[in-house]
Amino acid sequence: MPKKKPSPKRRSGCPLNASVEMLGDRWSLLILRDMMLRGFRYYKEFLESYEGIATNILADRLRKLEDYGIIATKRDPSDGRKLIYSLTAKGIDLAPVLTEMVLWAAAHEETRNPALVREIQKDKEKFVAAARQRWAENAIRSKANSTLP
Amino acid sequence: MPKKKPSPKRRSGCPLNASVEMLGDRWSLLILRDMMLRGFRYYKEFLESYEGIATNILADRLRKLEDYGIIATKRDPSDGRKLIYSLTAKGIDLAPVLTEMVLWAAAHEETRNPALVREIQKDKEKFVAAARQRWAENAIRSKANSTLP
DNA sequence: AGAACTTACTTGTGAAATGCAAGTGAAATG
DNA sequence: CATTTCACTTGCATTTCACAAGTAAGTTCT
Repeated sequence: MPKKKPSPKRRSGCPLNASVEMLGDRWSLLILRDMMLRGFRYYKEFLESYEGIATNILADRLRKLEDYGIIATKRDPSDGRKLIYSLTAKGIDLAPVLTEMVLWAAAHEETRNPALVREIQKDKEKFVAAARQRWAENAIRSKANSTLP
Repeated sequence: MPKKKPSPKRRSGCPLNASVEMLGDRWSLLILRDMMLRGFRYYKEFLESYEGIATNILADRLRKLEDYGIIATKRDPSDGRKLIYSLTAKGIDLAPVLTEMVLWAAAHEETRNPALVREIQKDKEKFVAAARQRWAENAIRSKANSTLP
């Protein structure tokens, strides 16, 4: 079921290298955080997210994430200008990576959002499961909406 | 005990953003992989690692990782030309991040090193514990060596 | 229907990061 | 003491990035 790409021109076959080639930049994981944790779906929401990504970079990253099969795109049925960006199964599977990165930074750096951190620390598995649950529900709703007359 | 930097000029206080600002590039995590999993300690080893990092980039990344407190540097007592790079506690704490990234890529991409992947899949916690164990033993040995007459 | 506005981009330009080749100085080796 | 090894640095071409401005398609207002 999960599509695996032969993926041309990779520097090495190491799985960590594959991850780094897809996600190793200063924006991709933040976009995925916004989708996963904040429920962002529209271009404009990402553009206005706190860290301030440039519009050309955002367009480029969304295109690459879609090429990698991490996110999917479709027209908003209720507003033809908008595109709805959503996580694929491959995308939501990054939840454990994001949570570990949050835990690591929280342990070793001075950061904000202690509520999020404490929730993850309390029960990591539960946090990931909840993220998956929200994603699954959203996928169902989204499917229902797309089949409206 | 863990030093937390006030860290000037960060784009946001989000812990994920902190991680991404330190590790979000195409090389840093590969260097850490080589230290953690392959036991690399010398500049030349990293230079000759499979993915082929350029020497100026390597020097830059090692300097930054040291600035962030993720790795530490000392002279090799048995050869004054060499520097020994080693993981700090903050560095070895990235083991869970690396393992999750390996698992994700292994699940969704075509990669090599199935032995490593299977070992991690078999028991994630155990794999991380073993990495920590190796690190702790190495730290003891290293300390002993540095106090030789 | 037409003007004004939104949305999701693209394009242009300068600055910064990257990749490659060559060079340097300190320390070890023969 | 000449040569080699090691950990870099320097110079330069290429790529990526950030910022500002513009554009086409679709929607809302009147």
